[in-house]
Amino acid sequence: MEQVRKHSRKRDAILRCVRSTDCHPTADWVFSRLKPEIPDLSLGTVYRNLAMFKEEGTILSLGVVNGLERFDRRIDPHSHLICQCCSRVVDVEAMDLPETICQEAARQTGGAITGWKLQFVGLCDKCKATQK
Amino acid sequence: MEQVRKHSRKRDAILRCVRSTDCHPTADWVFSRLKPEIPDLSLGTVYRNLAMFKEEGTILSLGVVNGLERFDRRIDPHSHLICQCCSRVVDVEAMDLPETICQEAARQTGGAITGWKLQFVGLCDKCKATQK
DNA sequence: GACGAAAACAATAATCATTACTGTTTTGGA
DNA sequence: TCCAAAACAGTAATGATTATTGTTTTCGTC
Repeated sequence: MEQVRKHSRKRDAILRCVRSTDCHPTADWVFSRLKPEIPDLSLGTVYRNLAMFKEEGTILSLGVVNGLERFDRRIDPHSHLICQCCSRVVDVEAMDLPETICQEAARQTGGAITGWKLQFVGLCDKCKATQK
Repeated sequence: MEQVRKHSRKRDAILRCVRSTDCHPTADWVFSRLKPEIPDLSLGTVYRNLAMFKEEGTILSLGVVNGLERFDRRIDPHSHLICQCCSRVVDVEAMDLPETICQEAARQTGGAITGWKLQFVGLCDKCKATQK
C-alpha cells in the first residue's frame, strides 16, 4: 500500500540536468538552467531533490567550494581539480595510491577508514592560459 | 607613519586559543571558549581575526565540515580523518604520494597544480570503539 | 605620563545559502 | 474517475558568516 514514488516530471528534469553537465553544478545553477523550460519550478524543489538524490546515492556532493555545495553526476571514484582562480571543478581520473596509506591513517588515528578524497588545487586549463 | 598593528589583547587570545587545541575548532568554539575569560568578546571579532590569521597564513582552514568552517593550528603539510559519526577531525601525518600524481593531474586537466589535499573519511578511535 | 590618529572592537544589522512550513497540485494505483 | 500519498510552489525561518557604525584600545610621539 505504502507508495514511495521515485519519479515526477520535475524530479526527473533535475536529475537529467545534473547528468547533462560535468561542471559540478550548484543548486542554484540547476535552478537557473531549468527555470526557462519549467517556469513554475521552485528553488526549494531543486534543493530538496538534490538532497534526495544525494541521500540515495544517485549523485554525489563533492563538498562546499567557496561557500556553495557542488554536486557531481559521477559516483565512481575519482578526484577533482579546483581552480583557485575561477572556482571551476574539473574531474581527474582515479589514480592508484599506495595501498598502505589507509592502513597507516588507521594506525595513526586508531580509527577506521572507510574512504578518502584526494583534491587538487591550482589553475584550470583556461585560467592557466589566461595567467600566462 | 602607516601603522599596521599585529597585536591586541583579544587577537592574541584568539590565536592562543586556536593554538591550544588540536580539535580543529570552529569560530563559535573559539568564541565560547574565550567568552568566560573575556566577557566583552564579540563573535564578529572572532570571525574577523580568524579570517585575518588565515589570510596571512598564520593558521589554516581545512574547509567546511557539516556546514561549519574548521580551522587548523598546523600549517605544515598533513591530512585529516573526518569522523562521519561525531564530525571530529583528527590529524594524520603527511604521507608520501607518488610524485607522478600531480603531473598526471596536470596532464589530464591541462591546468597547473599548486597543491593537493588528502582527506580520510571514517570513524575516529572513540566512535570506532563505541560502534563495536 | 598624557595626546591623538589609526586600528580594533562590540553591538547590531545585513547577507546569503539552505531548510522548514503550509496550503495547493500532481501522481498513479484502485 | 477517484483518492490518498507524494510532490510541489511560495514563502518564512534558520544559521553561519560578513558588513556597518559608533566607541574603545593601542602605541608611537611628545
